Amino acid sequence: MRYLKDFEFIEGVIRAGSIRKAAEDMHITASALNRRINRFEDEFGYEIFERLPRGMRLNPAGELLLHHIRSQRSDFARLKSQVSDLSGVRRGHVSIACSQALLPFFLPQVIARYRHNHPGVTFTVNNRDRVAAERELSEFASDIALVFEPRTMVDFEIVYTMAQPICAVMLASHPLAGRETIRLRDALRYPHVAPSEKYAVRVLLETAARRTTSDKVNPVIESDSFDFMCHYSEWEHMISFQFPIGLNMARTPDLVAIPLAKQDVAPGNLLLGQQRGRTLPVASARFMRELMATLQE
Amino acid sequence: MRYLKDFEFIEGVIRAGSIRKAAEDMHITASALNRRINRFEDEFGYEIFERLPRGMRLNPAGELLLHHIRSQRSDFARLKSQVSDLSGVRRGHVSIACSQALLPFFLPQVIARYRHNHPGVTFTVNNRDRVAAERELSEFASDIALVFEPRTMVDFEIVYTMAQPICAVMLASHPLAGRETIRLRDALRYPHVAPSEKYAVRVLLETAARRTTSDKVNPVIESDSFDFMCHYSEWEHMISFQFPIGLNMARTPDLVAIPLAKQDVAPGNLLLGQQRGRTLPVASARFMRELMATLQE
DNA sequence: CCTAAGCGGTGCGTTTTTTGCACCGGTTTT
DNA sequence: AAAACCGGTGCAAAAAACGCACCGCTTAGG
Repeated sequence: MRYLKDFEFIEGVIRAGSIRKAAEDMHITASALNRRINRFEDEFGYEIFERLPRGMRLNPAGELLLHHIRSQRSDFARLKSQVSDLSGVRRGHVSIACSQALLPFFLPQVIARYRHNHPGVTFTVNNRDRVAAERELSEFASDIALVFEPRTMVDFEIVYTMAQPICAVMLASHPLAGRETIRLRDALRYPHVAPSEKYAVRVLLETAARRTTSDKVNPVIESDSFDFMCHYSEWEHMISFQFPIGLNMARTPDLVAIPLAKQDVAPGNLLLGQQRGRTLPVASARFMRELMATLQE
Repeated sequence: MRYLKDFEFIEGVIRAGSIRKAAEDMHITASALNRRINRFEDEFGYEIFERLPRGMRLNPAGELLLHHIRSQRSDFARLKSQVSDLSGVRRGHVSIACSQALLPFFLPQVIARYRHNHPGVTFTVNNRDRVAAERELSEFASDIALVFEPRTMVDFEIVYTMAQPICAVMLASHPLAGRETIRLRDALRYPHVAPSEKYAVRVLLETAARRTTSDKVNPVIESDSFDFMCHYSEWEHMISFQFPIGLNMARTPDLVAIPLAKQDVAPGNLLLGQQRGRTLPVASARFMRELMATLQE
């Protein structure tokens, strides 16, 4: 698209940090690129770059422009997908940023079912923590976010929300394994593994521990992989914690998952969201509806 | 803006209906314009015009593109206003499509107060019926609509709504002038004026008349100007109908406005709205908040 | 029936715009 | 003090856009 060239060059300069580097990246002369940037600023009416001795950096006006560029580009992609949709192609691409818990069982199942009905649709699924997911939405790098307890930001539009109680996962031979629910103080007195403070599970546990018991969350092993932690419970008597949606007990017959007592630990909120005010591409919008339906049952 | 040239040419062709006419309008040769259009379609990947023997018309893909062009243009205007805002200029433009009733008193007062605090902001105020107002929003020709009982369309996002009872307006010496409220059947037995079916007042009156009385709305004078109708009531004993927000009884001391009985006539809904999913320019967004606040009191 | 008018599209020479090259003045690094 | 980058500029070459004349086609109107 010829008319988006200026935007591409601007983004190139942003990425490279200087005109000369960007020019090299994009196989063009520095002088030509320089003139394009200057001409754009001229027509735009405002400077968008600070000229530093070591290169170029966006000024606030440039930040706003960058956001416009990204929004415009994503809108254009949506337009194209709509157009190709009406010529009967039924293609499209969906990009999702999600929490770890969704990766092993939930999303594969939903996506597989969706693709069975819409074989032309492709997917990008990225594991992102709640802060990164929100940033990706606002940069139009992802269409959909499905994360636990994101920091509530203005640009995050919550489409659907669902509470998930934290479960304690352990070997079936563990002393606590027989109970219906487990009190937090009991769980914490046994050796346990936990994720770092970056993850909602840990934050909820810490908050609950401060409120209800004198025990502390004191993990034997700290990891950023829930997959690792749950599987570790298969090898040593060790309690790990995870949301039910991330668990598929049928595949790990030696383990049991028992919810923590409601009065101790608040459930985690799984939030399905998108960039506020954005109109999603057809494929993404349809998949989002599918997601909601699946979550509801 | 150089990079919007293609869009301008495309819109020119849409307006003119043929390349040759558009070329004349835009002071360019038909051949050059033709090549631009063809090149754009080439790069876009889809034809956007039907080639008819008598000229060019948009095909469905073109309709989608046109919507994108308008949205993109309005988004760019918002970007500029944001940028100029952060260089401290506090300028902007607000365009409003509204019902007649808002024109004489309500909007002048609100806009004047707003401009007193924000002298750099300019306004466009257009009188549009409820169908036209919604079309203007979806074409990004207006930022804000303030209309009675618009046909509910998907693209109309209701921001605030307020019920207004229809009032009967008459000379203070009219036989019905003393009452607290007026029954519809009483009003209709006296000579009255009414707007055409295009207007919400008439539709509400007709609906109510069919439901509650055997009398019919049978106006001596039918007009599309509420201003004319109310003022006509000053010269002959004649009942006219209007929403309270369009009335300023202090300026017409000979007239009285008396609400019609609630059990007879449903109140009209005054709706404040914008294009669904659109992020308004700063000035328009602020003015919209101001409007809501004023309506609330 | 034919003609004239209007339509979109195309080949070609000309004009305008963009690019590449060489080079300037400035700041930072070594 | 020299070397390495940086953004910016004058000028000629290359590329893109344009205007003109003309084609084939359909329709409106006598």
